Amino acid sequence: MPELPEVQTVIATLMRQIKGKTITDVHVITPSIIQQDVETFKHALLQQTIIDIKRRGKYIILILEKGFCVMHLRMEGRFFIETTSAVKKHVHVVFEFHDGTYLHYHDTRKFGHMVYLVDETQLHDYLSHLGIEFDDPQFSGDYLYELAKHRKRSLKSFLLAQEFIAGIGNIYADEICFYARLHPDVACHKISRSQWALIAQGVVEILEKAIASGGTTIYSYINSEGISGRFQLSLQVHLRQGEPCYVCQTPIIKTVVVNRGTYLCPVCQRKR
DNA sequence: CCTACAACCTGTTCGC
DNA sequence: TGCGAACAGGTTGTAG
Repeated sequence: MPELPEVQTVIATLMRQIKGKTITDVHVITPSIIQQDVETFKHALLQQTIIDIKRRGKYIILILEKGFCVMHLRMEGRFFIETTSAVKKHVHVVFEFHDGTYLHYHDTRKFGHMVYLVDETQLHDYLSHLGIEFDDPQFSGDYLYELAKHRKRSLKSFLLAQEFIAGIGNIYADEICFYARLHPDVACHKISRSQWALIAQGVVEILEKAIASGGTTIYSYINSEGISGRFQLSLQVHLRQGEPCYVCQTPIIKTVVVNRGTYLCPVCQRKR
């Protein structure tokens, strides 16, 4: 479901809903969601207060008095605030708080994960596979150029790989390729330094705008307050198959790149 | 180092 | 209407 802007939106909502609350019970309905011994997980969270909530890539990090609860929504994970522990279909984990409210984790496909990590060291190791954040001071066209200049993989596969830039998924990868007027299939080593500058600019502009818009809502995804994002109104190519390109009026086409549905303008993003 | 592809799951949409 | 295939905003592991 969510890419970086959607995760950021979920976190903003969770901050209002559960920050400062103390976990008084944890119900695990589906053990496979928990990446460690379920009793260890439950015991570690009990009586802990949620101090803060942060993001790294597409991961949500609940900062507790002692340790961290790290969660990943994958394709369809969502949170709902409820006033009961009674679960509906597809709810796999329930957090009970001291004030009688409950946070339900809902995930149709059960792809999401949660884990408790004891300290900074464990947290760092757990997230060590992730690349740079788009708002890191080091993030730049030159930084990406150096990472990519010898790679033969496609631009889209580079953008989707969390080890280079953390947080980009299928929607924003398409939008970034269009922003830079590059075909998603173009090999990284054929992209010039100035083109990487444009890509970097696109990453920042698009993710910033998407966050400000509350993310992109398609396939009826809603955040835990039931509020929809608005960035789908700003999409240039994704999901616009057959509709005219906003730049040259050529119909947007849908194809497959790195096994993912991919939208592009065949004129603005010519293969060269 | 890269690509292709299966796997993890369930629900919805598409094509015949 | 019915049924199977394809597909869905993600990640990981395997094989070649």
